[in-house]
Amino acid sequence: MDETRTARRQPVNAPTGPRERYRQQIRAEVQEHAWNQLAEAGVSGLSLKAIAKQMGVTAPALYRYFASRDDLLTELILAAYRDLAHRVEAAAGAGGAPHDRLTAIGTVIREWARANPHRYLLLYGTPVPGYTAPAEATDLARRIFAPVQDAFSHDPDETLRRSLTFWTRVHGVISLEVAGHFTGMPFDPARFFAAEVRSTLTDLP
Amino acid sequence: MDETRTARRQPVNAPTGPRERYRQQIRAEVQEHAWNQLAEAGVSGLSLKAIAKQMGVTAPALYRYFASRDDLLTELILAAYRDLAHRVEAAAGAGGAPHDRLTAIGTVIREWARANPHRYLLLYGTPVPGYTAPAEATDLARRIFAPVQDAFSHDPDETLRRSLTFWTRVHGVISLEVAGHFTGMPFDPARFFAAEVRSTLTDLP
DNA sequence: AGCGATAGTTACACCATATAACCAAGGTAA
DNA sequence: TTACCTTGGTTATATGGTGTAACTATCGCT
Repeated sequence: MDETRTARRQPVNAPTGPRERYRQQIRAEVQEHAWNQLAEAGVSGLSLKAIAKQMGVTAPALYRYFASRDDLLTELILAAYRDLAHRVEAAAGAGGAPHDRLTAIGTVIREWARANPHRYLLLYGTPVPGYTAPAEATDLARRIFAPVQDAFSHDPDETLRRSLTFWTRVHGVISLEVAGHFTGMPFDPARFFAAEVRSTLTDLP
Repeated sequence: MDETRTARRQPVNAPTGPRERYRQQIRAEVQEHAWNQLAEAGVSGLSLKAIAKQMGVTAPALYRYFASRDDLLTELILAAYRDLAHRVEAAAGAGGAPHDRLTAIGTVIREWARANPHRYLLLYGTPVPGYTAPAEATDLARRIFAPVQDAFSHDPDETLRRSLTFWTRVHGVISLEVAGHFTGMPFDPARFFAAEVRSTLTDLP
C-alpha cells in the first residue's frame, strides 16, 4: 500500500479536493430530492430512478454516491436524527428550571414533527422491514432522550420511569397527530398537547 | 339488463353457489399468506407474485380476487380493524366499573398489538403514502374508540379530553414498544404499561 | 502533457405490478 | 343431457423499479 505518499501531504481524514467537494454537493442534492419524494410518496415511494430523472442523469449514476436505496435511506434517517438531536439539545441547553426545559423539549419535538411529519415517522413510526439501524442511530436516539433524563435526574430512583412517561406521552400525542388520526375530531391538537405536557409535569414531581 | 331473471331465483345479496364458496376460500387463503409476508417483510414486502408462487398459481390469477395490491392491503386493514374492534368491545362489554373496563380495554389492546405488531402498526403506525382509508375503516376506528368514551361519559364536558388522554397514553407506550424502541432499556414494558394505565385512571377522575 | 481516478453512459438481469388475450372447465338452464 | 357462457387459470407483454457490468469521456493531479 502506498498510502504513505498521500498521507504525507494530506491528513487522510480530510480528503477535500475539487472532486470531493463536487461529490458532497451531488450527495446533498440527491438527499434534497429524496426528502421531497419521501414527503409526497412515503418511504416506499422513494425511487433512485426518479431522483436521477429529476437530476437529469441516469439511475446507475447515483450508485457512485449511494451504495443502495437502503444506504440512502440510512443517511436520511441519520440526518433526521442529527437535526432533531440538535434542536432538542438547543431547547434543553437554554437552561431554566427542569420543568421549563421539559416543556421546551416537548414543544420543539412537536413543532419539528409537524414541520416534517415524514421525518418524525421515519424515526419513530413503523420500522422498515429488514432494516437494522446503524450504531450512530441508536447513539443519536440516546442523545435525544438524554436531556429528558437529565431534567428528571434529581431523583435517580425515578429518573427512568419519569423520563419514559414523559417520552411515551409526548410521542403518543405527536405520532397520532402527524399520522392524521386526529382529523375530523373536534379539538385543537396544539392545546391538547400543551395540556398533556403540563399535566404530566405536575403529576411527575 | 336481464338481472330480473337471476334476481327471480336468488335474493341478489346472497350469491352463495359453489363458485362463490370457492372464491371466498381462495380470498381467505391469499390473505393468510399475505399476513405471513407482512409479518416477515413489512408492508413494502407484500408481494402478490410471491403469494401466487406459494399458492402454486401465477401472479395474474390473483387479480381475479383482488383488484390490486392496494385492494388486498385495504382488506387486510379492514380485517385487522374488525378483529381489534371485536376484542375491545368484548373487553368493554364484560362490564364492571368504568375504571375496570378501561383497564381491560388497555390490556386487550396491548396484548393484541404484541401478538400482531404488524397489524397494530398497519392501523396506527405510519400511514401508507397515497392511500386513503375507506369509510368502513373510519367507522371501525370510531367503534374502537367508543367504549373508551363510554367509560368516561359520566362528565360529558370532559369525556373527549379524558378519552383522548387515555388513548394517546396507551398508544404512546404500545407503539414505541412494538416498534422496538424499548429494546435494550432496563425496564419491563408490561409493568410500565400497567403503571401508566393505572396512574392515568387515578389522575383522570 | 499525460496518466489515472472518477463520473457518467448503455446494456442487461431480475423482480414487481398490472393488463390483454386466450384457453379450459365447471355450473346452469333449456 | 347437452349446449352455453361465466369464471378461473394460463401466457405474453408493457411499465417501472433495483442493482451490476462494461465501456467511455473527462477532469484533477503530478
